[in-house]
Amino acid sequence: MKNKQIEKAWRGADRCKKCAIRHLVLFSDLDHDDFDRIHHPIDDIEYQPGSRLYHQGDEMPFVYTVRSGLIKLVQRLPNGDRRIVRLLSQGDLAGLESLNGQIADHDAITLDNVRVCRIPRSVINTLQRDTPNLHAALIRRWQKALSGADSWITKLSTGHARVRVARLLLLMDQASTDDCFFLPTREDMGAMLGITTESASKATAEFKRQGWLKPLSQNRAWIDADELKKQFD
Amino acid sequence: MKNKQIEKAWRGADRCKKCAIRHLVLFSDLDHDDFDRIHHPIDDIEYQPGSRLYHQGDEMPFVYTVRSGLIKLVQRLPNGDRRIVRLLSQGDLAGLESLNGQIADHDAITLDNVRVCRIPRSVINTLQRDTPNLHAALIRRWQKALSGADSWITKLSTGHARVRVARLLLLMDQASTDDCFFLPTREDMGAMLGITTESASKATAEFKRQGWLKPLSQNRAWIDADELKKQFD
DNA sequence: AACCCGCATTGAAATATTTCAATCCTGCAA
DNA sequence: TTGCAGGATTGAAATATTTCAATGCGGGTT
Repeated sequence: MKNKQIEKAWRGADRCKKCAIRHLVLFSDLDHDDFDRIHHPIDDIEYQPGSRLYHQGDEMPFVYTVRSGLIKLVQRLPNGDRRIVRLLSQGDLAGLESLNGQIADHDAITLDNVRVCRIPRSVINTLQRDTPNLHAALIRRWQKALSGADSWITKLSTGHARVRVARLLLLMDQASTDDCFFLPTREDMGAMLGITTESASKATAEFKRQGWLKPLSQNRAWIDADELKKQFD
Repeated sequence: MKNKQIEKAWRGADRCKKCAIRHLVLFSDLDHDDFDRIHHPIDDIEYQPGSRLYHQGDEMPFVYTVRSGLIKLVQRLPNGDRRIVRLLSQGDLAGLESLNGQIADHDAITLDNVRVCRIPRSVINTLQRDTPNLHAALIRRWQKALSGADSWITKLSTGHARVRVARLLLLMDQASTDDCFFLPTREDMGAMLGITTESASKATAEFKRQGWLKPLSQNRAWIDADELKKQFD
């Protein structure tokens, strides 16, 4: 099993002060002084594709902020069906439920190379007492996660298979800063859209034939967003 | 249009101190003194079935806590498709997004008779500065809304139409304190489950024929939960 | 270069859902 | 009581999706 963390280099809150994407991550609004209150280790960890940050049902001692890469949150039904309920990318929080002392609602699994900050729950709780700004940041994250969940339902669980795939591609294209984006496996597409792997494949293949989707190297791809929108919006 | 508020009787925070379901609503953890800081009117409002608390796209000066009844949150796609993304019941918060100054993400429409407390945004923001307990309460609500959204996806947007209807009935049965529960219209069922009105009707009708679902007076119904679970879990 | 492996693609038959139109109920109003 | 209106139900044909099995393809290995 090579799906494990490969790096655990930087420790401590000093790094946070200098973090290049601090404005995107949880501590954006903290004062410089606030960082000095952090005494527990905040680790910067890198995961290989397919790694698992935590399992559904686990106790959660950590919260994770995504620095780069994509993470899928997978939920299992008692009957064994799996469904991807959200994707997390730069700036998103994984393991929000830990802050209420709850067990994990999902499996959190990396799609590509992922770098996260792993923050002990105690750090958040301690800071929370003293820094109202952290509250605000937290609530923004929560709100973002929630509206993400809502639009997942309306956009990705509604309409014909072809439409859902188109919406997913458009969504992933938008989310990417690049002009290309990470193209999930057909199996993951199916789990996101509530359709079978084969249906996802058929739609994807048709888009390729039409020239609306062009796979690039590795798992990345480009889409003709305008054309896809025209066809399926 | 008789779908409008019919009562606006109680005003002010004094009522909150004595609220019978205070432990369920937003202000559960406030000190007795905290209430004295509330100077803006908190109104206790009752709505008829089918009333609209706010529209998707509206500015949101208020947050609502549900005292009784059911509210559907409906999201529209650009192409006009509608999807119910969540149901709110006693203790839930509607209009969470207002706390970040955002516009409404949904139409909020009552299903049956609904009573809410309407809280001006300014009240929350003022209290927030001084009372950490309110933060905790808010975050619990957010978390609850979020895990509700996730299980909506996995349970209600996955599997065959009959399975989804069964899960919806089980969910509504569980949520009810009573031994019967509010049975939505087939149209609303469809909008919740991502299927057509007719498909919802066909499944519902079959459950009735099997004796697993018994409609009672009005819009209420009883289910044989064990049997439904055995069949569809 | 030949081979494998894991995913992607494709086709055809079996199912499931949607569509559309007709009919049935039930509660309410006259 | 009768009639009406709005929702619920039903059936049959048209579509769409799933299922299952076969085949293709590309990257990495020997």
